[in-house]
Amino acid sequence: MPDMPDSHDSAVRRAQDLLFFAYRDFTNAADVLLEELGLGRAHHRALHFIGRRPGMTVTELLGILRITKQSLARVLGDLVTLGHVAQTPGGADRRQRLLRLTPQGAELEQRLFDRQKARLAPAFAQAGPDAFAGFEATMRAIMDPATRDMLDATPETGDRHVG
Amino acid sequence: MPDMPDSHDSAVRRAQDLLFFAYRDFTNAADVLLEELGLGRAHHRALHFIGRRPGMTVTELLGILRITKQSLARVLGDLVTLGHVAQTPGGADRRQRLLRLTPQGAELEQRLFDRQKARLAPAFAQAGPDAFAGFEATMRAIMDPATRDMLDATPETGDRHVG
DNA sequence: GATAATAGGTCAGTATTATTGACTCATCGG
DNA sequence: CCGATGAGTCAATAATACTGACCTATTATC
Repeated sequence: MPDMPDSHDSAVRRAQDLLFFAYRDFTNAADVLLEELGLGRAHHRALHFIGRRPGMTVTELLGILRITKQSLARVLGDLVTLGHVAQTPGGADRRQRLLRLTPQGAELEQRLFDRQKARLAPAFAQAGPDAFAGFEATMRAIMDPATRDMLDATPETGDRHVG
Repeated sequence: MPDMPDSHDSAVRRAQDLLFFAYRDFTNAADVLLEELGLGRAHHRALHFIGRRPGMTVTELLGILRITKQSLARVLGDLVTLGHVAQTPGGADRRQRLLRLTPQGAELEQRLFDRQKARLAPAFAQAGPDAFAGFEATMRAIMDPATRDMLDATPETGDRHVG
């Protein structure tokens, strides 16, 4: 009886609300700073993932953001023009343009990160480590298996790209 | 030393990833159906919250979605024209247009809900009840306090708006 | 009862983020 | 050599959002 509400429906509906509001308020945390700089959330997402996986290719970034080449072109062009992102030819495959943050881009990303950290860190401290573990397990279970695999295959260098 | 990376930074960065990917794949679940119907995610969000809080006012919906009147006008106009949403004058305040789903709108919302349920319910079952509790506690802690209060003040009638 | 404030709607113009489709160029791999 | 891939680009369009101004109906206040 797939169309009949069962005892799990209310948990799923509650989760829909949680996902919407937490994501809304989370993304909002960096908006003020972005607006001051004349950048949008798309720029922030690109900065975040390039900082998280320095040396990634354009194709990888397209796959993460799930947008088209044309959409990324504008955002990436802005960031390169502003001196936040540098592109270097790939060593093994010289067609590739490996993406990384410039020192200036890393500093900007850090400032944006601090805004979201100011929201997330107290939340995790308040909820406690067990809650965070449950949060992580649940969020991972929500993802596509392919997304999960990609995350697991990613080395965690993002918190050291400044040094 | 607010600009110095500490031991919590990696957890915050991991959480940024979790929020982005889980939200991306979660919202994606309903996209195929929405495209068939010629509707967008904005329409889905409106349907969801109207179904969740039948009788809500336009101002309340604007506050939840955090968009402007003009942005909502298009979406709400579409839904009313298509017969998915009905507006009735408020009893106490006749300036208000109380929003509710028509039977047809409830049926559409249910179909969209089923897509997301197909993704969320197995995820919660796999993660387990303790993980879900941690997920809920953490997501609530991420929100603005005002958002949390609003959620707590909302009667949970959304899973019964069909009957 | 006049008046201010609110709920909602609407018009005109613009910005951001995204799309599709076609095309070029350089490079890689068999 | 030649097909496939990585990346960039041009042109046109769509979805979602914005600002600012203005209007009506109704409620609340002085």
